[in-house]
Amino acid sequence: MPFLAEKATFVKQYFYMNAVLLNHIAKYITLEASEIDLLESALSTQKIKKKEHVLQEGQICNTMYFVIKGCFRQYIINTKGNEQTLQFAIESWWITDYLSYHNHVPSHFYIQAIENSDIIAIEKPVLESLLIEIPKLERYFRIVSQRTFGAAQMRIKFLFTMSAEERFCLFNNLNPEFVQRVPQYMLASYLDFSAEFMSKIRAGKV
Amino acid sequence: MPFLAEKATFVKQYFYMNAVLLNHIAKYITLEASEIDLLESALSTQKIKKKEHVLQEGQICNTMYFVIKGCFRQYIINTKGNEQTLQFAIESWWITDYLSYHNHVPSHFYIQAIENSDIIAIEKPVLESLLIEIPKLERYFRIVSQRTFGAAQMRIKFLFTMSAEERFCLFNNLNPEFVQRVPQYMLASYLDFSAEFMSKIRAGKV
DNA sequence: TAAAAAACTTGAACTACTTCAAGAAATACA
DNA sequence: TGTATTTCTTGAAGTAGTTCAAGTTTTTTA
Repeated sequence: MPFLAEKATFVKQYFYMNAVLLNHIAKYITLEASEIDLLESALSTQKIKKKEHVLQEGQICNTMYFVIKGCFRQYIINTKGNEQTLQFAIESWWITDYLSYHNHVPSHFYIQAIENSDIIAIEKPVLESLLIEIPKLERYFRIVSQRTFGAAQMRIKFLFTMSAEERFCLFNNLNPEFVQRVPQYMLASYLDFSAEFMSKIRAGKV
Repeated sequence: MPFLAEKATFVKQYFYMNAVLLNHIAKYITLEASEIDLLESALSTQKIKKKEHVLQEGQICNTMYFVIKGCFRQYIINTKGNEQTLQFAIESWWITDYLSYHNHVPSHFYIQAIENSDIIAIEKPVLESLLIEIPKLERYFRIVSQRTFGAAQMRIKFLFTMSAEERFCLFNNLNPEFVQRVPQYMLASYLDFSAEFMSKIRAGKV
């Protein structure tokens, strides 16, 4: 009885988890049932605990991560020894170091869970096989990556043209729930100002 | 005789131009002869004069541009009325506003030739047909776009962690010939500091 | 539920850059 | 080749942010 209950939970969760990715893929391409089977057989989910790293500076990044539940960040440690967050990834986002991934060079970045999270981690050889067996997936990753790059272009525009306070207000308007979800100091560094200044902005002391 | 000479030049140049793109594609995928024919029949090159725009703020960007010869920049006009360059594109680079392209929304950017240039401009419907007829091209654009995004991640790292002078020195070491090629004030804004400060850095007056 | 750890706040002193204004040099064009 | 335009330079004054250090609050963990 406990065993059966556990098994039922496991099966249900297994389908639920992959469904997040399958739904995301379905926004861009249509897969055959056989292709879905193939994909599911290659996917496995992992639980990553808060503060655990999936990539550290100096490692070669050989994996793409898809967030099913939770939140990750990509960050660096600057010359003064402070962490600076360059990117967040929440549910249905991919995160990796594309430069390290494609060029087999050591990464400049850390990728860390900032909540207890569920991810699908796809190793490069597995993904390459999948892309050969299901060529349509090339299209999915092409579109996702072009959109992500488009978002990065806008980010650079905001960083270049707005003051610290304006960047915070814009971000807060666009993602009010997310602002509650991550520590202020991580968001401050993502918006490219200090944690102390964030505190002053929020207190209206600027 | 003049006519023949002109025609010969035209034909030679036509092949030369497309060859730049075909060579770039060949770095990532292998096309059949028939696919190359198909591609060539869909491609046309354009000459764009220095200072001419291929995209203006407010327009919906419906085209991807591949630089065969010359140089382009993507820029915005900030609240003070100054131009700020967000991106350059030289030979064998693609440039477009991916967000406007994918979401059919008005662009925030200008894209302008900063030298007399030759480009291949592919309209969205043409590209979509090509991607259906030559699915391998999805892979090409997927890889190019992921690499470009990887480069953008590094750019954000440099912007976040280095001083103005350090950013200039790094850029100058990595791209010495390019620094000669563009006006200093455009490079200054690309590196996120003022034209005046660039002048002081170069004079060693910092 | 207490203790430890993580995250946030505050003000004062500082600094890396910007802005402005005007002139000089280089480049493009007729 | 000379004139107009674009680009670069310089110094002085200003400011949007940082840094530091110490205290407070919140969250986590045992």
